[in-house]
Amino acid sequence: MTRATRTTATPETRFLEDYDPSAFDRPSVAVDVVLLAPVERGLQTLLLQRPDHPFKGRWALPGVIVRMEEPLEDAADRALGEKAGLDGIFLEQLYTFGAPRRDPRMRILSVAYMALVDRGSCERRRAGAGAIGAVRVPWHGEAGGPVEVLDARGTPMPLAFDHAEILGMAVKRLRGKLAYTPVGFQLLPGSFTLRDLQRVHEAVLGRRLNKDSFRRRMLASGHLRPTGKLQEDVEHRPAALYRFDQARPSKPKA
Amino acid sequence: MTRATRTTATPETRFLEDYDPSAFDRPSVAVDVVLLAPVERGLQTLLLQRPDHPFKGRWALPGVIVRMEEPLEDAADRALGEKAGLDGIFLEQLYTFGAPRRDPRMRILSVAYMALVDRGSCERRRAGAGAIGAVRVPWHGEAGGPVEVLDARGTPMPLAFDHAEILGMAVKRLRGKLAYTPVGFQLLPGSFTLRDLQRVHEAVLGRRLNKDSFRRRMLASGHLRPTGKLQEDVEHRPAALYRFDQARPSKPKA
DNA sequence: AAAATAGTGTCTATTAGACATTATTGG
DNA sequence: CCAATAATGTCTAATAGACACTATTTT
Repeated sequence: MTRATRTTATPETRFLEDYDPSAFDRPSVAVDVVLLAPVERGLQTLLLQRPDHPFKGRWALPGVIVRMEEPLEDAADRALGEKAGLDGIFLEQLYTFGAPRRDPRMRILSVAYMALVDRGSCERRRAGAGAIGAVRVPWHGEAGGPVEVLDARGTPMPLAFDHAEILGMAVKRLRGKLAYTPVGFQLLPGSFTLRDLQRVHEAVLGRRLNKDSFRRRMLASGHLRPTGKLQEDVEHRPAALYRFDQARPSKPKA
Repeated sequence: MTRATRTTATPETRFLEDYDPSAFDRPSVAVDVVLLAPVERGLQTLLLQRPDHPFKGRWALPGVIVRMEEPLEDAADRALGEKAGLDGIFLEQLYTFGAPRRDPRMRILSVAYMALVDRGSCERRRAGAGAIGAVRVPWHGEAGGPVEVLDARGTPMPLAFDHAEILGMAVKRLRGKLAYTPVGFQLLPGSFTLRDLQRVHEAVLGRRLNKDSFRRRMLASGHLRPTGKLQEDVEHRPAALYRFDQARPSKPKA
């Protein structure tokens, strides 16, 4: 199917209810990616400084324009590959931001994706690709709203477009999913201790969790498979290492 | 800002990282709306029969092409207004469907919205506007996947495009949100009994709920304000009527 | 009084939080 | 042995499900 006839009248006659998109102006469609990784007591994200107008000098999420034959998730993959040298990362569609004036130049829809990686992978990204900032969440629980990002010195990194909203939506969604899906494991390397897992949950939720109850809950979830190995090079009793087990072979409810 | 220069070279020079959408072909952007209302022991939805190719004769969600200056949610509102004569309805963005070949004619992204109404409002829509079908969910819990729709005689209504997936996503999302947000009240008229509310929850979740525990949970939620009135014209003891109370003046956690 | 549903009280099982105790490693 | 953290056991509070019972309306 060629699309060369766009500037001429369409050959078919259609009913009113039918789509005839060639008769309309169209917004552009971009995909922007919120890359999140745990750090200390919170989350960090990848931002690129805009070299040009609009929002010159401000920080923006890595994004690309969606190609005509490209699935949305492939575009998100490509954004991470081109802008950060990261591949094969867990992605989930977040929300579509479509306010007519969100870009002052022209209308561009942004289909936002959330990408989750462990801290090591995030910091081993391609050299020179953007900058990592620490996410500061000015609200509690799942209230939602824009967030701030601070650089390594604690200086705010002003964000471009509505990207503070998009980032806020990612944090809100991640907090919500943490309780009832195994999404937290995407923020950890292949093997980890229960303490690591708890630190990740605390980083996402922005609050301390009860250790005992957390351990029980995680072990009962059926998502933890013991590797049989222990931590090494720690100056105290080493903890058991676990792997994420998607299979969920938990109790057959009998 | 005119877009008449699309077929000629763009006048500005930009950095590689910068968007230059006028240099790309663009997908069209539609908004499709999943209207849901409770019915008997399940959910019903509004569908329009396609009068023309592609998917001629199949049933489709009400949708419109997004106008150049129109916010996405306004487009969803417009779809409901134009196709069903319904106005001012609760809307929530669901997901964006963007597979390149989801429409065989050309690439059209669909930003899907979920619209929730009470049964009466749904059935009082503008006469002749589409048809109401009963949603049959072939999976349990929040497993997700496509759903089927049956007409009044129980005959399947074959769906167009990926609309069975979109509908399935709406049911899945609604089930998920029911537990921890007050979204269920959108499926009820202004005043209702606890039994009505329980029937709605059971219709959405597709399973029976414990009466006592449900009552306790709802009353403790802080979202129910007694009207002081009772049911009328019922052939048994009338139940107390409540209204939805967004304010949530619940316990100050002391 | 009978039928039907509304609404309350109480017991039990499950789960989360709190706290104490024991275990295992390095220095 | 000491310091540090891992891992386990037990008690308690909160909550959901189950069940029995009482209350209020129409016929």
